[in-house]
Amino acid sequence: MTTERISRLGHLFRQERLSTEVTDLFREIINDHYRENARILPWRSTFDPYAIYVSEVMLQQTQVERVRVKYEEFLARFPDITTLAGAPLHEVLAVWQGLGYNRRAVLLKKCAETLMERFNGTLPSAAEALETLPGIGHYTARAIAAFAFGAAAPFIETNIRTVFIHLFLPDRDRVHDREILPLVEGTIDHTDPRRWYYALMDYGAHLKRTHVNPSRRSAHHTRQAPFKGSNRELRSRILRAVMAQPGISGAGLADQLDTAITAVIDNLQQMESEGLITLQQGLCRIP
DNA sequence: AAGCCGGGGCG
DNA sequence: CGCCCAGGCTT
Repeated sequence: MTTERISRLGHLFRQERLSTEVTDLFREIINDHYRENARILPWRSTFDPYAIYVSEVMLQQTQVERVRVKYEEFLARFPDITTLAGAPLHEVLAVWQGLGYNRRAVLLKKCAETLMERFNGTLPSAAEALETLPGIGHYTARAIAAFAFGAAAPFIETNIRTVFIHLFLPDRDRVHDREILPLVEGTIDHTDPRRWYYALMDYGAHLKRTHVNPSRRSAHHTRQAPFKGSNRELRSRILRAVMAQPGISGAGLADQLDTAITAVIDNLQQMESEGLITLQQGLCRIP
């Protein structure tokens, strides 16, 4: 029974830390769950580093179910690095609309350009090299290395964090990632790192559905300010308005979109402080 | 370490 | 309405 194995794992870990027995039992629990509940996802059935890279960027702070559709649409329009690097930014942003965190789209294209200029139009396989690229941080670099190139370097994201906090640190609060990372590293199933990380993440996603989100007990857990009335809502609307303009394809404005939007917001708020307009619920209304 | 970078779906 | 999401970047 799984619940019995889980309580035994917690008990053993308190006594022996990552003993061979603990590690084996842990892998058994994760792999057994995956055997029955593996999620079938489009980016899991390819080894194309570019496609996997695109999926990883889309999945940053964005739920799997919302990425499914965009992933297909994006790859159909920008099937490879060369196409993406050569595409106008406004077209990339147009396809991105609805995913959020639009900066990801800007960095995605910038990264493609960098790959053309400095990496012969291909993604490097080493995490250390991937991490130097725009929009690719510690997690994404190692995820790409694992999923596209079979590397086993340890990494943490919200699902993995959830698994280790729930199974190994059930009665702890404010758990720091530096405490989790050695546990990730010490329990990696080296027979197939790609499959192992899929299994780990699927188990974490499962825990989030069946328990009060265990990652709330992470030291890094923060809740986001409300979207309504925020600068993010303003930015979103301004971007959509700018995108709707016929002449927006000009490279000059497109490349400085973020700067332009920030300047607009700053001006709006300045105007509000001068009493020229009122900003209400994130909307600009002329009195 | 803390804040900011969207948007949608779900309880 | 509050919550969260395969994080990254800046300060």
